[in-house]
Amino acid sequence: MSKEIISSTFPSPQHNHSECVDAALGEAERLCRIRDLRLTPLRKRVFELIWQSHRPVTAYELLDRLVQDGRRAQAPTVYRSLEFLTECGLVHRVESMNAYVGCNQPSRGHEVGFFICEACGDVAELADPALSSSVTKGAKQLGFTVHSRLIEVRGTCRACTAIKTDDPKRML
Amino acid sequence: MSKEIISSTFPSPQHNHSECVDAALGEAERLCRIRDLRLTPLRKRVFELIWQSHRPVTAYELLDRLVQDGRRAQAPTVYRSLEFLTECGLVHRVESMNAYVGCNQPSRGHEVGFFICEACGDVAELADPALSSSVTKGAKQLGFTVHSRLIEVRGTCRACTAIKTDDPKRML
DNA sequence: ATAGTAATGTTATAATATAACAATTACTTT
DNA sequence: AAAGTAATTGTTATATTATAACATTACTAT
Repeated sequence: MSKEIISSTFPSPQHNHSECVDAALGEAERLCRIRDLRLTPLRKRVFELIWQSHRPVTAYELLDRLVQDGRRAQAPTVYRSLEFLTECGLVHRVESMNAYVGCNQPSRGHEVGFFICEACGDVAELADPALSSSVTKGAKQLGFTVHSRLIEVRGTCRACTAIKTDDPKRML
Repeated sequence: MSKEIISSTFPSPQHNHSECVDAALGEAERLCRIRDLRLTPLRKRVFELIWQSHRPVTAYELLDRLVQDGRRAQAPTVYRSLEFLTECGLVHRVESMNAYVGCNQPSRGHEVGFFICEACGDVAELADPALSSSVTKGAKQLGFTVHSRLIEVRGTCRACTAIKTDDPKRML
């Protein structure tokens, strides 16, 4: 079995987002069951809130929403949930934004890169072995042993490019 | 002329660091002269402080040192100098550390990746066209237009690997 | 039921970063 | 040299992001 490029692609503007949420939640519950991790109501709620969009969300935005829920949450509540979720691989931290986004393929390895659309804010995740191996090659030149990689690419996604170029076929 | 891999490599533990500082300062002054940018005493001092090592330094560490110098500096002083220096390309921000490190090749483009040694904290910069093009290829799959790339790799540099493996030839 | 562990609540504070406006310095034009 | 302008720096205040420390609650296994 050859190595595979796994990409979350950008969601189309018309996609049915509740399907994303359902899939993510189902997968999270399955993973936590298998690994004997505790997806408590709080953690689950934070996870749902993160999945309300494909845009990274900050800890304090999450906190606001928890408070709107009626919880008496404080910053540590959120950060602890985020720590749990990122350690499980259910959520990724986007370093260049101090923000968090749901992971699309939590059961796979996490040699991923993020593609962040500066127009709509959505993020796509790409696990491309070629990319990883380029990093490894660079490391080899330096005699450097790689522990982890962080790749965050900024630009414009297909849909937003289409809008900017006034493609008459596209409606948003 | 073919594209070239430009790497700062990790400094050897024995290297004469004042040569690094002198080279960086000379280059900075040259660049600012050419581009008609103002490397004021404050900016120059911040630049020197950043170059006191190959480890990224935080804004508040710089602030402390400015105060030790006898200046009555405040946070905005530092952040403004950092903004100037990063915009010129004389300094890079390491996103995963909220810290700043001197650029080794400020007159070149900045499609660089950082290799951060978790043992000694030193950072090497690598401008590898293969790495950039992997990112571009990934982007193409997504229909994504790249504006900028952020690559930060964590691991262990050659010297620190040697120490850990108890290479008897190495002394630090 | 109870001891032990994990999770969450709570308070306080640390660390990182910027906004807004004042004062100073440097650069131009005369 | 003086006046006018723009750039830089000073200063105060505050926003944003994150964690430490300890109390309480909930779950787990005997």
